[in-house]
Amino acid sequence: MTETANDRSLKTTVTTLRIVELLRERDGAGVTEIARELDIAPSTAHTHVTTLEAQEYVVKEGDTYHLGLRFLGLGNFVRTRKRKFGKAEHYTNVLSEESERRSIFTVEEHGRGVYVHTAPGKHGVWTQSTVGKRVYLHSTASGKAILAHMPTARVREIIDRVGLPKETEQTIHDEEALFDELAEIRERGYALNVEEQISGVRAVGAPVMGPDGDVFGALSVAGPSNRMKGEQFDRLTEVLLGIAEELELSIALS
Amino acid sequence: MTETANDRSLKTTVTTLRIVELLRERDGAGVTEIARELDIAPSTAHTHVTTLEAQEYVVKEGDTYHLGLRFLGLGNFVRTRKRKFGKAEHYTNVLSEESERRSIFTVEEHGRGVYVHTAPGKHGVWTQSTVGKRVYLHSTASGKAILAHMPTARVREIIDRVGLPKETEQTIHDEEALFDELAEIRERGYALNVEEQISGVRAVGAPVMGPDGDVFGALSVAGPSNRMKGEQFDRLTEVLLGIAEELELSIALS
DNA sequence: TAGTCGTTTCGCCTCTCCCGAATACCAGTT
DNA sequence: AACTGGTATTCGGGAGAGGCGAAACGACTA
Repeated sequence: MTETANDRSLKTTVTTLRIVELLRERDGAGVTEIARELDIAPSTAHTHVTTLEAQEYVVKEGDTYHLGLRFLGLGNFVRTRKRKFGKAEHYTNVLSEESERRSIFTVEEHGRGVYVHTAPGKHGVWTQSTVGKRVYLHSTASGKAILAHMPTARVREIIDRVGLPKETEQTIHDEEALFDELAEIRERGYALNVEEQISGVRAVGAPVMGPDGDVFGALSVAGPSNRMKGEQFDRLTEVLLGIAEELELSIALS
Repeated sequence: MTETANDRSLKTTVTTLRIVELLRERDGAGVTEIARELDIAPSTAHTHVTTLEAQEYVVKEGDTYHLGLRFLGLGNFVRTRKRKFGKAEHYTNVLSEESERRSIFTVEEHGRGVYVHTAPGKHGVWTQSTVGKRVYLHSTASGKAILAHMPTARVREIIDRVGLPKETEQTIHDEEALFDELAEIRERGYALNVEEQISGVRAVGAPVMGPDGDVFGALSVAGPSNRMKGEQFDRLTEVLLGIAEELELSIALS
């Protein structure tokens, strides 16, 4: 599951990247801390981190090293790389206003869902942005919407790669159950997430298809369970589907 | 001037990072192209790029490799890492509205200026975001505002490291001239950029000081030269200085 | 002043990364 | 179908680079 058995990956590069990841998680770290955490010699950690600093990917503040703003440029680049992403940003905002719920545009990469654009709901005081967050496809509304419109072979590949880990009691854990649900989603046109990722939170997701017929991503709205049911919910779904369609159209015309 | 001869930088890591940089510049590339450009063997380029792919930092589309969305998370992290950056974002937007000019919040890192937040002017159709862009400090309004409030020793360090390259005919190229201007900037409280970075573009920049007395960054507005002069310009400066002060206050109170 | 904990330097040994050659692949072209 | 030029990819071996450990250095405490 965690594989790196026989491949020819560059160990040096891998440790460098692990350090980058660690610096994000810890919001900066010292040499010893890095060494302890990654099980390498302090001197080794030191070499890596100074290399990163010389390349200006890391800044040193006192004795702790932090990720530098060079990543800002890279992040901004990948976000604006595809013109379609720009369209998606606009409609994510529209969706947030019309639904008054937290809205997200997600795409698939390496078998995971990645939040590309997010917009807070009216009530939302989401202090910290979740752009770039990676989630599982099988436990989120947008993720399931995406899976539902992928070739079955691809879905199986993804399951093999990342598995179907349980995040809450409601998370779909069984492959057959998942495929059944995906069929259902295809029929009705949207996907649900009933506390499958986070207890107390429900979401609705709609696929966004590209002009080639491949699924491009998904739009979703989320909120506390008690504000996501009944006729209120039906209205939400309608708004969501409408905007997803507008986005598809807008993409097709560009 | 260019490089660190005798240091113990990890060559493997450095080439990996050069590849990342190349993939951004070219917006994706194939193995041969990378090898040619960085003067390494194709097989080597291949190993690097597959390592990056295995770590999910790069995606393969056909036979070309692209930067992946993992950088989105890193970029978002560094942008939101400091609470102060959040404040700056708000006031950058306010500045853009009140000045009706393109507004930018810049901080210094590794002797360069980095755009952390940008907001388009009223007329601006800046299609592509310049967040994360790296500029010289000596040829920009915000940059000079920052330099003016740094310890002199630090300024000299920076000049030694990055030099004073000419970007237009107006760029300050001489160290003494620069120090004279910095003194002037300190006196009047704001910095000017009269077509020193881009011909036809002028800008005004104001420092944003932190509570500790260190300079935290700078706010600036920019526009075509003919819309940046006379009494119109005086009003701009006033607005700019006012908002910079508000930002300083807001930071001090948090 | 001694003691502790962290970072940084440096020489050495080994392991890994880089190269080159061979192979696989693909799309035109004859 | 065979040939061709252009790619990507695999793989073995040699040289050089990266990782380790020891020791020096520096900051802070008792």
